[in-house]
Amino acid sequence: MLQQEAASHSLVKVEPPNGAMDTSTPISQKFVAMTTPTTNMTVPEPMDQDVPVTISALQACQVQGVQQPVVPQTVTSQMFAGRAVSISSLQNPAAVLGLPPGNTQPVMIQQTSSTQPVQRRPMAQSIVPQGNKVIPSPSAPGNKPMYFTTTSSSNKLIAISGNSVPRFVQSIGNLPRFQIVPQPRISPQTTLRPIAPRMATGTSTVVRPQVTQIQLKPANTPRPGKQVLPNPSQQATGVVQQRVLLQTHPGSTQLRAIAPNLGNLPPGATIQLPPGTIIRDGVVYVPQQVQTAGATTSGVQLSTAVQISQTVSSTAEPVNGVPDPPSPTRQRKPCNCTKSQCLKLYCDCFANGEFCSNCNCNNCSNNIDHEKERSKAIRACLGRNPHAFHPKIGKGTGETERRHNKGCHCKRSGCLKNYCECYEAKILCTNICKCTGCKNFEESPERKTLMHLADAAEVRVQQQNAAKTKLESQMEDLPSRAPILAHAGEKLPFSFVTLDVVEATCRCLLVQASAAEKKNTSRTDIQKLVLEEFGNCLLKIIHAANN
DNA sequence: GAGTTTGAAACT
DNA sequence: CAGTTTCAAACTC
Repeated sequence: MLQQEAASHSLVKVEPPNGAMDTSTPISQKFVAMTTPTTNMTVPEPMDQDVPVTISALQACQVQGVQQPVVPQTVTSQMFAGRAVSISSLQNPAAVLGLPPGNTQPVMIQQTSSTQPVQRRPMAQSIVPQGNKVIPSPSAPGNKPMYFTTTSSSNKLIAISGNSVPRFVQSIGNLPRFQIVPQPRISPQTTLRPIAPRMATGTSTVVRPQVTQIQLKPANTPRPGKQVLPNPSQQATGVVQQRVLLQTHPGSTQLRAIAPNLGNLPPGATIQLPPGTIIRDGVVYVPQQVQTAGATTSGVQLSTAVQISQTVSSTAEPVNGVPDPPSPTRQRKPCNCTKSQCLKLYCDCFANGEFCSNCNCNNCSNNIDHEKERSKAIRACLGRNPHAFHPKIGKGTGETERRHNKGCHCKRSGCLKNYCECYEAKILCTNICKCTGCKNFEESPERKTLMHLADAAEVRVQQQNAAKTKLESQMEDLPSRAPILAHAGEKLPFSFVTLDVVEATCRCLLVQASAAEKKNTSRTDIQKLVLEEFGNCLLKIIHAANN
């Protein structure tokens, strides 16, 4: 599994935000950058110990406008290109790695903490196929292509000469800045084989846990969105679906899609994942680009999931790898969980198979930083209820298009408040429901009244919005308008009551008042005179306007 | 915004 | 499976 990560991604080590590093990874494993392929690749069988290092504490991060699926990580400092580079956040690791501008491939970051000197030594040839081609950036000395890899034993970056001939081992500190290019040796097949939860020995192991989450677009993904879409209206709003859950059964070869509705995958199915896919702790991350290309499977349409996602997110697909700005139609409802750590089905995000994002929750573990707990929680939920992540609203039989799969159990709400899951989903209660005093049936007068009220309210809102839009439009047009004639052909006031006219009118009124004051005219008479003068002014203005 | 009500989920 | 508790959302004031 980790080989896949190493083989398919640029890697640099990162310290998780909470500081909980995976201690299984040697700290001197400094590095680093591995191939981000442009072609599919085959996940190799486990090889000898000189395969790419075990990478831990991997965190997806953002590269030049690529949507970041997790919170920004904090990297302490790392030795790079012979100097210490302090990075407070990884907003732009591409700059550090020398990735070409506009790169949209995912980059994984690993923390580097060791500065121990590196000895040059010959490298075993067997490592080469696992190596990753690196060429120095134009500014770097020696523009020869280089291959590099790391080993689990030495924990050092190993650089190889350009023609793949192993040559020496080099510390990252001695490497020039480099850019990452595809590893041409990697063949275009990645397979998922369902296996028992515990790592099988000597086999290709891709899906280790029982539950595997396919996240469809971390590479240049938009924000996480709805995963389970129980009704078409939600799809119509452009809600984004990103992940599906796949389940493997111990001792079985069945790989089953749990959510959303992918149906059962045939036993023994192998799933071809697209290039750029990584798998970590049972989570499979598929880059966004793949969706447009349409991943295929050997015998199984994992691409179904991809296509589903694409269909759903079609209104909000990022362009050129740049994430879209937040869209109101795509924003899911943030949760407010306080006690569940967002790892129970109380949490809507978790229940929908989503990571929490922009939520108001406390002590949240529903994120990539707590993937182990999260996976455990998912398994626990599935243990209690194998259908826990199935959509609650399914397709009904006959004339009922949709219905609640489990039915509600309301007692006090009459199933006419949003407490009721049926009512909330805008569907009628069915005979599956065990509700008391249900009023959510076709002929219910209470329901009809409520519907009418709701319709009326909706119409009012629409009318208000339309009026508001129209007014705003008129206001925008107002300053730029030339004198406009009304229907009858006369000029409209704003075309002739100019600032000059107003000033002149005021001056006339002041003169009139001042003259009256000098004559010791009473206050009341002054007001009359001013009003008369104002009338005269208006007549003059009207007269002028009509000429 | 605080407090109450509600029903699903979790637990026993 | 039934009863109870926990939880977060919906709702009310």
